[in-house]
Amino acid sequence: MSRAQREIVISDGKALRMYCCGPTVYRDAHVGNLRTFLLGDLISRLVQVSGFSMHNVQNITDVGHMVDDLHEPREAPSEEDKVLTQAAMEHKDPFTLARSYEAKFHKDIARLGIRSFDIYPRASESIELMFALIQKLIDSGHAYVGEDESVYFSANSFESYGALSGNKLEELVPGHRYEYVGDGAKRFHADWALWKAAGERTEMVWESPWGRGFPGWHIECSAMSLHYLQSHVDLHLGGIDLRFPHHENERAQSNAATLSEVTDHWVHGEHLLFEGRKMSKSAGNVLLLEDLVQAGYDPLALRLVFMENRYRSQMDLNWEQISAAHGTLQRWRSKYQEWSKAELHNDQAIVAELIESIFEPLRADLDTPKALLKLRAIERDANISDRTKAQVFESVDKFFGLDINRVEVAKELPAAAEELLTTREQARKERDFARSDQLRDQLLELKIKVIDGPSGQSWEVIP
RNA sequence: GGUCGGAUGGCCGAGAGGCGAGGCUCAGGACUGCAAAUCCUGCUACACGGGUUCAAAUCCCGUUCCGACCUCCA
Repeated sequence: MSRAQREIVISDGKALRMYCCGPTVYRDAHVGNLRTFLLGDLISRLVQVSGFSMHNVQNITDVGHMVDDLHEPREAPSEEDKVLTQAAMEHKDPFTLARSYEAKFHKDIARLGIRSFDIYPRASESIELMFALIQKLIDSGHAYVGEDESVYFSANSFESYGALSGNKLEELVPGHRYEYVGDGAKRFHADWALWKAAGERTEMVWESPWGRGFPGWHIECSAMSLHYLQSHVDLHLGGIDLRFPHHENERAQSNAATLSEVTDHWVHGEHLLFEGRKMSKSAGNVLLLEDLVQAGYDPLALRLVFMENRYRSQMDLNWEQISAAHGTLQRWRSKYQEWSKAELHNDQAIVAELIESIFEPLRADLDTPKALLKLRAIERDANISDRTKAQVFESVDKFFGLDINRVEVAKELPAAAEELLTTREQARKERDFARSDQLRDQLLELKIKVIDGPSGQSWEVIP
């Protein structure tokens, strides 16, 4: 364990094993969640473009994740399950609700150009795996059954607890942010539940060797990652907020069960702010990918904005950046089409060199801003032939995933606009420029931008 | 209170002892009937106070301010 940047190694020499903490499917994933999910895609693409195999897993948390910000003002941690709470609010069966948000999650990541992982195991379908893991931890003395029939992990039993997050057990006592409500069945304040007794709860509960109940959040990821990645994780990904307690606890569980350091690398994506503030329901600034699409932007513009910022820096998103990225994307696609028509030069060595100059900062530290900077420099460089530019852009897009070779298809034109365009074309022929300018303004109100070129007018729908 | 990050031009943001990142906005120019797009040019900054050095945005000491995490979260 160290906090330094280290070279990533494929431990079995075959495929890089990566585990990403996935969504809790009780609501739509906002763009901040998506930024972290994108990080998994960028790593996967980089590994694959570099010629290595990838084995990646992302879990779906559909049970056991406790409520956080559904209540205002913030109170002590609630003993309610996020999925159950939301299901009650929407008057739906919890599993139906979870599956519908899971489907939305898949739709969103697809629109962001995130390629599917190998497997998306669901927590609710991994209960047996958790039983086995919990039993193992009880047998080895790392976990105990409390008086309330819940099973707890004993934080003190794991020697290096805190190594990941930098927390020390004795300093965790204060619970500075809220009055810690003592949980009678725990033997130590920092212990956490692996299995929770059902109590009054009737939905999403399972019969276990310790009684009826449901799994704790942290054990889910340990169970699924150990099972699907054969007890070793080369790279474990998640949002920075998961570093503690989620990943700290996960590490303790997994390591204690396997007597090994299960995860080689922990990579944490930094948080995204929107218009200067953390996205939250109470602040009313939660941005969904759907909002962006509704506003007329290409979802891949968001992908570009994210890549223009470092994954481990906090970033502040705003509409201006989205709009700028949307414009850049359009320009690149249009230039790519032009460049592709240019004469072919035999300069494969230059192409390879330019491509390498882009991948170099990516391999060093997934430095997407620097890589994009080089790409922009190539775009502008008059000494590089157009066809070479096309080849470079096409090649590096396997990593960037911006659909550079997409031919923009004209959007549906409102009927009213069609007529205005015809009239305007006529007015221009007659050199009635006052009339044509007036029509251009009218079209702009309909979100149609008219462009006059050497071969006549053309138009596009603007966001 | 503990731990960890920051502070750079109108705005966003890299960089990490000498060689002016880049983007956005804005202004000027080319092109255009005019716009738009595109291209060219311009705006030249490193929180504050000390210190080290031939040379500091960068290193050291101190100060101020901001943010994150501290058993909710991507």
